[in-house]
Parts: sequence; structure tokens; C-alpha cells
Amino acid sequence: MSTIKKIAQKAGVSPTTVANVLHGRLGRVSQGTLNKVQSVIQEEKYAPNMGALILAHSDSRIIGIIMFMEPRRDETVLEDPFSSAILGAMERKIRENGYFVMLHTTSDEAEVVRLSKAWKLAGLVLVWAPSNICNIICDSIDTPLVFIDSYFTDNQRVYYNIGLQDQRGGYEIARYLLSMGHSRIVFLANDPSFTAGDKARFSGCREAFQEQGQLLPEDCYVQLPKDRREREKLYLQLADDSSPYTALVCSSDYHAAEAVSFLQDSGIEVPRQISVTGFDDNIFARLVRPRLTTIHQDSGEKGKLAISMLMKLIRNEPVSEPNRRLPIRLEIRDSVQRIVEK
Amino acid sequence: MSTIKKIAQKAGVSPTTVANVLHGRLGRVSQGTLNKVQSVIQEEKYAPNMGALILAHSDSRIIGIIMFMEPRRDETVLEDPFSSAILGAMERKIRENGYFVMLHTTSDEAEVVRLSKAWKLAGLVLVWAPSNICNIICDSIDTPLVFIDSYFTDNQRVYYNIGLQDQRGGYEIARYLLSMGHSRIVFLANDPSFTAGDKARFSGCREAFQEQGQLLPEDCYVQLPKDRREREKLYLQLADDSSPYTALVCSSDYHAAEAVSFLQDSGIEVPRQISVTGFDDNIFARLVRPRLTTIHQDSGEKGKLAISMLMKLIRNEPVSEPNRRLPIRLEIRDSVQRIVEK
DNA sequence: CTGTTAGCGCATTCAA
DNA sequence: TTGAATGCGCTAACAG
Repeated sequence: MSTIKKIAQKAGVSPTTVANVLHGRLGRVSQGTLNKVQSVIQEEKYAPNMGALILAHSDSRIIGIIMFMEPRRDETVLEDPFSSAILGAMERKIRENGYFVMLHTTSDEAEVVRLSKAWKLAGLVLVWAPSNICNIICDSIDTPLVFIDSYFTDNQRVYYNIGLQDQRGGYEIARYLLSMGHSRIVFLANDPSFTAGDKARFSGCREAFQEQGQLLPEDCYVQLPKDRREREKLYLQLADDSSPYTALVCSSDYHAAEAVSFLQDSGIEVPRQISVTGFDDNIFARLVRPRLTTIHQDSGEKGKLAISMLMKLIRNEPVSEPNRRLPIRLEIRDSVQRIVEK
Repeated sequence: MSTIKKIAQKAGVSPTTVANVLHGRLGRVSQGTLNKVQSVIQEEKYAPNMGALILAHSDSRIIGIIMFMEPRRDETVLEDPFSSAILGAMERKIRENGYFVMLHTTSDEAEVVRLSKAWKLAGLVLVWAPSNICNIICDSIDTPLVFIDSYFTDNQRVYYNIGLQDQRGGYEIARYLLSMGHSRIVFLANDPSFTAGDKARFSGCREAFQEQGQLLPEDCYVQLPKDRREREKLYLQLADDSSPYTALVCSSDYHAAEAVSFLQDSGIEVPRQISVTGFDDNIFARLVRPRLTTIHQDSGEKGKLAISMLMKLIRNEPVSEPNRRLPIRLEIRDSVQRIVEK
């Protein structure tokens, strides 16, 4: 409604002068007109038309946050309570930098490209992008891109990514379990959509076993089913007396908490009859009884780092470490019991 | 990069013809040119410049989602895992309707107004807006607005709001507690920012007491401190043997879960020594032991309804129930024990 | 110090 | 059935 032109008219000056005031080019404006113009701007509650800005600049000051989801899944990743920490941190950082957030969930790379073009996005953050589409996206988008928790198959190119020491996390948890006498463990992987991370964690577990001269067979990697009932069946089966396993190594606190509570309900005591570990150290880990022994990570930090890296890219500043892996930490609580033999 | 003009050149037609194709005005285009133009559009991966669209239309197809936060609080509401269900549902619905999501956290109404003007937002959803600023916002924004979980002091105007049967929730939980022999209860309120809802819930509790010819004194409404340590001190104090209370009525599952786990750690058994109830029936409620007796609400549904109401407003369709209150349901689990006397 | 102007991409009206 | 012209609000280059 209130445009530069109108402000100019009302203040009795030219549009350019108003623009000069708005952009703080004070050298080109006399004190008198400055005051005059500023007061009119206040009165009129002027807000620039971002559409016109995009048109003039071919840049929108919008950062796209793309959350990937599996095509056939009805749930959004956003509905997972644990994307919230990371999202919250990003939104704040973006706002503090004077940019805007456009949030979008998808599983389709073409959609991402379209979005980026249509809105002239200043940059994008891609969360949990499946590795097969990273290349495609990078090829088709020329604005800065930062990935979060992505693994790349192509090593030719420089990807900007904020990841986690997944392998190290697996290693730490397995080493701890071994030290507690657990040599028959089973690794429970999350969604197939995040395979690369889970695989790295499992590989860390194997490393720890190898270090002790032991072998963790491939078939100790088990994919959790999507259906809760099916998962529960699986937990029970794995924790059963007839099962060889002494510990369930879950790749998320959520599943660990679910397993613990379900097993307890089924009359199986944790950790007396079976030990359970988590991954993430989110709020569940401390609320559930027994409290979860888990691998700690700082999700908010991931979001913060992603945005500050993106901002550097936008400003053409050098980025020292394109592929960052945040550290993890073993958090020992009460869900693992020392055993001698089974 | 690829504009209507370029497409037109490449296809050997005028820009208008391309626009006609894009908008499906097939009556004005011959079959031959249609095919020609469409194939060029495909090749060029045409995506409209939304900036130009905003400029031409004064409408951006962007829905603003505004999450309110307290001014001095460092945390974002988004970092609360329970805004995620509602946010996820909204994002999906907005996308399905062909609109875009702009996400913004603030505590300042002027910022909301500015955002709405600058981006020519097609509509806004305001989540947890404090009642004192609702009026101001409504006065200054002429695009459709839908509130979520807001309470209004001004009854002159029609507000569009998706709320909850807060009072009824308080009533149900209190009636249940009374039926279990609890007549000395204390209500633990959330953040001061959501006072209105908490007050309604408490008022529901009082209603239940009144119905039984009993009185629930005003000082049974206790505001939980922001600091976790302080909250824990309070839980302990309220659950102590010397305390008159037999039940802690928490206004969120989060605090209930926190109280339960902290009390158990401090050697106070729940529900044997003290009963605890929650509100929300989120994922905690079922994972914590004892499982929480709580009031169920469907957060995702809130988000969905908000968007479908907003879409009706945008399309100028009639909205039957501007101030909707979603139903609640008492969910009885294991955190309340029947008592005879204390 | 201040004003004028062209052009960004699109929709729309009018003309052919 | 197709084309040309205008304006949306702003920027930046240029002229005064």
C-alpha cells in the first residue's frame, strides 16, 4: 500500500531521495529532508514490497529449509519431535541474519529445484537428503547449499554438510557394551531413508568388536519395521530367552524408549534381562526409566552451524571445513547391565 | 533465468501465447503452437518468477506461520518438541493447497504486520499469540488470519481461532481425581505466556469440585518456575509428606513426566505416595512409567483445521464456526491411585 | 544534494 | 488465434 513513490509525494521529494534515506545513504541527503522523509516513513508504516525487490535484485533474502521425507509415508519429518530442535535453531539464526525462512517438505528433487528458481532463494538447507539426489540438486542449483546429515556417494565435488561422527558413535557404544560383557548385540536401524548414517554407526560397532578380536556378523544389523506393532513383535523376539542377544543397540532414543517401555510391559526387565542403548540423547533418554545409556549429540548446534556456514557461502566468505562432523559423547546411564555370561 | 519471453522467442511465438499455455487457456491457442510451446517449457524447465507474480498480483501465495515466544526467553517455541506435530500438519496442508510456508518466530506484533505487508502474505496462522496483541494484529492486517490456541479479551470482533476445550479438560481430570478420592489437589500451570488456557483448565477443575459441593481454593493454582532446578524443588515440596496435596495436576505431559521421574529419583513413589496427571497425551505420556493419566488432545488436527479454515477465508468461502474448540478426552492410565484418606 | 528513467518478469487489456 | 503495450514497486545509473 505505502510505496516509495507515495512516501516521496507526501514528503515532497523524489523517490530516489526516499530510497537513499531507506538505505542509509546519508551522504546524499540533507539533514532537513532526512528528518522529513523519516517521519513520513514512520507515519505510513512503510514496508518494502519484497516482490519488487526480488524482481529488481534476482535475490529474495529467503532461505529454503527443505526437509526430506519418504515418498509413500504419510507422516512428515516435521512431525517427528526431534527435527524441532534443529529447525528452531535454524529459524532463529536465519532471522538474526535478516533473512526469511521458507519451509518445505518433499521427496522430489525437481520440486526443490523449482522452488529455488521460482523464489530466487538466497540459499538452501537440505535436511536428511537421500544421497542419490544430492548430486542432482547440486548440479541444478547455483545458490549456496548446505546439507545436514547427508552422506555423499560422489567424492569429486565439494559438498557443504553438517554431519555427525556416526561411526565414532557406534564405536563408543559398542566398546562400552563389550566392556560390560556384552558380545552378542543386535543393531536396530532407523528408517531406510537414513541408511548411510545407520550403516556408519554399525560399522563403528564392528570396529570396536574387531579391536577386541571379536566379530560382529552382518546379520546383527536389523532394519526396524515402520509399523509399531511389528516393531514390538521384533523387540520381544530379540529380547526373548531363546534369543542369543544380550543387548539391543538402537539407532535412536525414540526406539530405545519404545523398546524399553514395551519390554517392561511384557514382563521383561531392562536391564536385568536385556540391555538397551539409544542414540541422540534427546529428552526421552532422561525421562524414561531406566534412564537410557546413549550417544549424546547436539541437534541445535547442527542447525546453528548449518546456517552460519550457509551465511558464509552467501557472503562469499571462505569456509574452512566444508564437511563438518559434530562430535558425539557416550552418556552412561542405567539401561545397560554388566553381565558375566548368559 | 528462463522467462516467458525466452520461451516465447525459442518457440517463435509471443509472450502472451506462452502465458495462455501456462494458464491453460487452451481455447486461445492452436494445437500446433500448444505442443510446440509446451515442449519448450519442458526443456527450459520453466519456473515462474514469484517476485514478478507478487508485483503483478499483490499476492504471494505464501502463508505465514507465526510462532509467538516470550521476549526474554532464549529458546524458541519451535524447540519445544510439541509444536512439531502441529507445524508438520500445517506445512503439509499448505503445500497440498499449492501455497508456500514462511515460518517466523517473534513476540512483536509490529514485526508480524511488517512481514505480512512486505511479502503480501495470502494469509497468516498465529500460534499461541498472547491475547493482548490479537486485537492490534487484526486491526493492522487485512489478509485472512487464523489463530491457534489464543484467547481473546475483545468480544466485539469475530476472531478465527482453533482452540481446545481447556475448561472441559480441567473439569474431566478433576472429576476423575475426585472420584478416586483426591480432594486436595494442586494445579501446576505452564509458562505465563499461555495463562489464558491454564486459567480455563483450572477453572474447569474448580467447576468439578463445586459440583461435588467442595471448594478448590485459588491458591491451588501454582505457576511453575522456568528454571528446571526450581521446578524440581517445587515438585519435592508439594509431594512431601508434610504437604497437604495428594495429587499434582500438571498442565502439560512434559511437566508431569518431569515430575514423575524426578520424584521417583528422590525416593517418592508415584502414584503410591502422590498421584500425578498430565495434559496433552503426547508421546511422553505412554513412554513414562507409570504411564500418565492425562487429557488427550489431537495437535495435528489443530494444524489441519487451522489451514482448512484459512483456505476457506482466502477463497472467500463461508466459515461455519469461527471459534472452534477441539474436543478433549480423559485418558486413564497408571499415574493416579485411589485413596481413602491421607 | 536531488530528480529522471529504464528495466526486472508477469498479467492483462486492447488491437490485429 | 496471436501480438503489442502498460503497469505493478523498486534499484541503480545517470543527469541536473
